[in-house]
Amino acid sequence: MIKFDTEEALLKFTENIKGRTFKELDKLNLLATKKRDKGILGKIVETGFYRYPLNNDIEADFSELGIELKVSGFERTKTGLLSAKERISLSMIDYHTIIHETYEFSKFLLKNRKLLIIWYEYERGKERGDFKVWDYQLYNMSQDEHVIKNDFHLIQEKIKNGKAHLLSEGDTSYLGACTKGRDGKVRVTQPNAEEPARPRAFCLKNSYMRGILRSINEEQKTEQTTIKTVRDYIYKQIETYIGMTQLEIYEKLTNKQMTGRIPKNIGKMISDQMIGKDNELKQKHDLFNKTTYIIKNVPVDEDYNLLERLTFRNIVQSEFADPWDESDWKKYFEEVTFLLICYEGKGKKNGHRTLKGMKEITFNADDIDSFGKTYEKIRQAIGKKDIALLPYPKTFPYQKLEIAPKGLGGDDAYNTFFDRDRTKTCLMMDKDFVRSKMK
DNA sequence: CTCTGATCATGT
DNA sequence: ACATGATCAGAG
Repeated sequence: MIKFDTEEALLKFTENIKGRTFKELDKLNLLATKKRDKGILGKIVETGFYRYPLNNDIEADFSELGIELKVSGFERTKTGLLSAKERISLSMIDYHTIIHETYEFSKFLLKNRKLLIIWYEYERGKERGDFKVWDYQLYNMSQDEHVIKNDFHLIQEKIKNGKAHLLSEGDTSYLGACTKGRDGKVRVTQPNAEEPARPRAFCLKNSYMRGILRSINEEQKTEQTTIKTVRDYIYKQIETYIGMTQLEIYEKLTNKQMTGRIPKNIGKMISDQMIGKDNELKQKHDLFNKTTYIIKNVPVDEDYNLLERLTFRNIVQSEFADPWDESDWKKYFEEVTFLLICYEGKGKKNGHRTLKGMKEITFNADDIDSFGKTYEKIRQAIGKKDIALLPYPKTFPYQKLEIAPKGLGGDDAYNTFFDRDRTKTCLMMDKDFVRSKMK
């Protein structure tokens, strides 16, 4: 077993792992003996490369240096970008003890302040032993401390309030509370409520990991700002306009009068200026770098009930080649947070609704499953070349996502569905469902 | 009313 | 020239 006296020594040694496959590293032949072990790649690196004995100790892997080893996969997207394969799981959350811990001394931080992340490339269809390590990275949690600390406290508060069973990964920005256990049926007790809760562990969320991965060659910089959540950030941008109509805001922002017909996307024109365009958000604030945020503008009534469905971009048939579990749409919905800029004005014309506030929504496993049904119906329709099989509204119980037309005047959208790989249709999301997701 | 197929100004 | 983000408007 190798001891490292300094970080530099550890990193220098780790440099040699680049380019190695797990087969080459697997000195104890774990690939053959522990076929079903999900953590096997990590164990191979620990035992085969660093020559540590197998351990499940609470102490950090490189305890002298306070560094925990994590072996994590990435994929290359079609456009060549890197994307983290999974979230990184940290320590289990003990519902009974966490309520007495402070962040600074919590078990969570004790073990996870610094992570040595070994990045290997995951390739579908390839044997695990053939996956290759491409790079490594010493990640220091303090680089995003203010956000992570805030996330920690959000999770802790929920448990204190007897709501451990209501925890969800969507509650937080970077640090999540992800479910654990062999299947979805396992339950444990919680301190301040009778309700049993699913066991959970802290994790660094997938979208955050992607941000970490892409920053691999960038200098670490520490945030100075006091803004802790995207919610805070957006709210600061829109605050001064609350109560004004869309037209008033547009005119104030652009110093131009809106003449002629009011564009249907006036809300987006405003939010592009007030907050930034979706693909500019990354540059506006580091928070946007590590999670996918999409801003949507929606009309609501006085109780925030949506007046319209959420619409998405035009779909193309080739997007539906992969089964749901491997699809880009699934990844998108798992990862994305929608920021809904709400304009109140039931019965009012477009342009004359007033800015009311902002809501955030994310999707849980049930939602994702339901979206999958919609997705698979589109695949069936494509496979059988039968538009009758498309997921029109209300084609199955509790449907949350539906297909809808989206074209120019005169398009007979559904009937041109198979014409070429460009459809005049899109997905729309049920408004009552969206309302139920707002916090 | 609400639902759902149809439509449009703008951005790229 | 067409997709996007969103609303419109007729049907029921």
